[in-house]
Amino acid sequence: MKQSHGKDERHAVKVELIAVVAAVAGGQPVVLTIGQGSALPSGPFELGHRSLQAGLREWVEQQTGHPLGYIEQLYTFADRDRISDEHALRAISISYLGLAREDSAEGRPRRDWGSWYGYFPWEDHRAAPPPAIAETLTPRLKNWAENSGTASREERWHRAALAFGLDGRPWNDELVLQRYELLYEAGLVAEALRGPDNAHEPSALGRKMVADHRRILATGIARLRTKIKYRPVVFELMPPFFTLLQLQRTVEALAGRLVHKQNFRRLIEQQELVEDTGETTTETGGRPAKLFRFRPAVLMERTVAGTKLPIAKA
Amino acid sequence: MKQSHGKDERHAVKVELIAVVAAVAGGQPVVLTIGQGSALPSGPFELGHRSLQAGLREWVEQQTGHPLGYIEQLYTFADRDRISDEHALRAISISYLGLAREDSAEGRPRRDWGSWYGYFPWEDHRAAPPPAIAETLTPRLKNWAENSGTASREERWHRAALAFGLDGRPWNDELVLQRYELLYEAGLVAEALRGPDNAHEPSALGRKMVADHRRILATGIARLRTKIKYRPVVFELMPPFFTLLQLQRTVEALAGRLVHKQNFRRLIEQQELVEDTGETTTETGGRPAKLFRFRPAVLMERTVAGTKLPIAKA
DNA sequence: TCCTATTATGCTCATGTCGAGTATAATAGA
DNA sequence: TCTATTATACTCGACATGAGCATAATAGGA
Repeated sequence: MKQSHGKDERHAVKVELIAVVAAVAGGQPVVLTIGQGSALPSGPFELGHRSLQAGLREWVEQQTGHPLGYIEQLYTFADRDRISDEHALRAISISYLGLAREDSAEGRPRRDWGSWYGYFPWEDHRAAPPPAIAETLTPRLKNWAENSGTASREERWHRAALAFGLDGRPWNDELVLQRYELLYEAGLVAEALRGPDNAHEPSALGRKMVADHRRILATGIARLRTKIKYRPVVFELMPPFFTLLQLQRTVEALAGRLVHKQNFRRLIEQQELVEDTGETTTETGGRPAKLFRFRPAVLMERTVAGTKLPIAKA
Repeated sequence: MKQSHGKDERHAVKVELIAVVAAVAGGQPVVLTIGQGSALPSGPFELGHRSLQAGLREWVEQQTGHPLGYIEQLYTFADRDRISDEHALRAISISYLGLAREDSAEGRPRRDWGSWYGYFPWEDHRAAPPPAIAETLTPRLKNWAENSGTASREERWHRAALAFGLDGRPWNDELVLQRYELLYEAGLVAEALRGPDNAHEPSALGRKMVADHRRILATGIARLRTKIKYRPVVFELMPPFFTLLQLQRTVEALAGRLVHKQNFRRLIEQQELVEDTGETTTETGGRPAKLFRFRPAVLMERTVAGTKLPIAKA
């Protein structure tokens, strides 16, 4: 408490609220956008807002018409490299992750929703490792590593190999942010370049977004991929009734990788996350599938989550 | 993008950086404080700061003399109930969690460090469930539940029982924030009352702190208790060489509960988190203990962390 | 010197969880 | 009736986990 904590304008900062709202529609993971997919919904935090969350909900609804359900705070960024001149206010972005159901994604013009993997083509490993990795990313990353001092050469390649699962290393779906930041650092994504604005060029390096929105999206995807593994959040994306395969497809869309069917069901059932509704549907193809419903009781139970330490007796 | 995104002062907000810096000294978990333990180190984010983290480091070092090592972002709060008048700037607090080693905690006047469990007496279950729970908290929470509409009575007691492990329910060390907020909601902690400032009253309800600092501390403790279970962060708190029991005591201090000794060692060893230094120490009492060192390689390896989904084959 | 308290470490055992895969059941449509 | 397709039930081995028993080294007395 040494220096002036006063309310003078030297400390005034502009605070922006920004939302990553995810859904799964038609088996594809999508994110709510504005400006033809070039930006995430966002707006300034204002005196009229009762809370950060309330302000965010207002902006998203105003800009996209979608009311928000589940949301959680994601991260707070100071604008990356935009060093402001003396008189400008500095900008802070407080980001949130929201989850929406497919039906709410359908009611509206499809243009509002952009596919995750349009922005991050290297992240979808469901069918197979995306060709973009072997054909485009690997050579460019190798090039980036080699065009550096002997000291950092090894280290750069090691980081790249770890992040992208090269040299036989395993693919880790959670490293979405690290991968994007690595590509940024290597000058491979459009946002890292100060060149012409070719926002719509479909490329192996993904669609670009305004300012640091794509980085924020990467943060949101990473968080969601991590979280579905230990909290029952997938259900925020599901309709009230669903088959186990539909649930599995949703998880796979988010994780960007396939899941072992029988073991997936075993996992869901042993954790008692769902309950049988008694009904079935034949709309899925072969043998009719049971329809399940999320067991809301787990929301309470799971608050009391699990530990990992070898706890001593009583 | 409907309304004015302009840089007018209507949107100017005061941003404060605030740190929860944890260490373990003499077997007790402590937090770096200022003002005789009444507040966490903090200060405004200023134009001169190169980044949020850099600003935080400056403030903490200036206010306490401690340079910071490991830090990670914790959460961003808008000030709870302090609804500002029209001309005042609204305040946002961006909080960080920092970890420090014991020696850095010792070099300085001890007054800078406050014991966690002075602020949260109900959180230390190492010796036994703290008497404060049965003697003070349970009756007051029961009272709080019963003095409410019949509709919310059950629900209030259920929440309390779940959070504090009452009615034979298990204790969950990670619910630090929920417990604090429940006590706040029930009007049981000093910060929730607008009465006289009895900051130093030692009580079953814990030492109070300025503004919402105690809530932020609770957030930090909760995060740390969660994180030690899946990332090797404890080592940020350890000296370069240590015995396995010292490591265990540190974990226990943070978790607020005892750990099964043999299984703890098995866990550490099978995960290859440490390596034998070849040396031993007799300073621990009985049979001499091997001295271990953190295996820095895991920092890289563990970036590639674990999944939980039943991944399909290749 | 031998006994005791104290801490360090090694091992076992029953139970669970997880990755992988085999086998069987119900449908629709050709 | 055959085939393609999806749903569901089980089995097996490898490995992780909770709980404890047993043994090894020290220091400090009796």
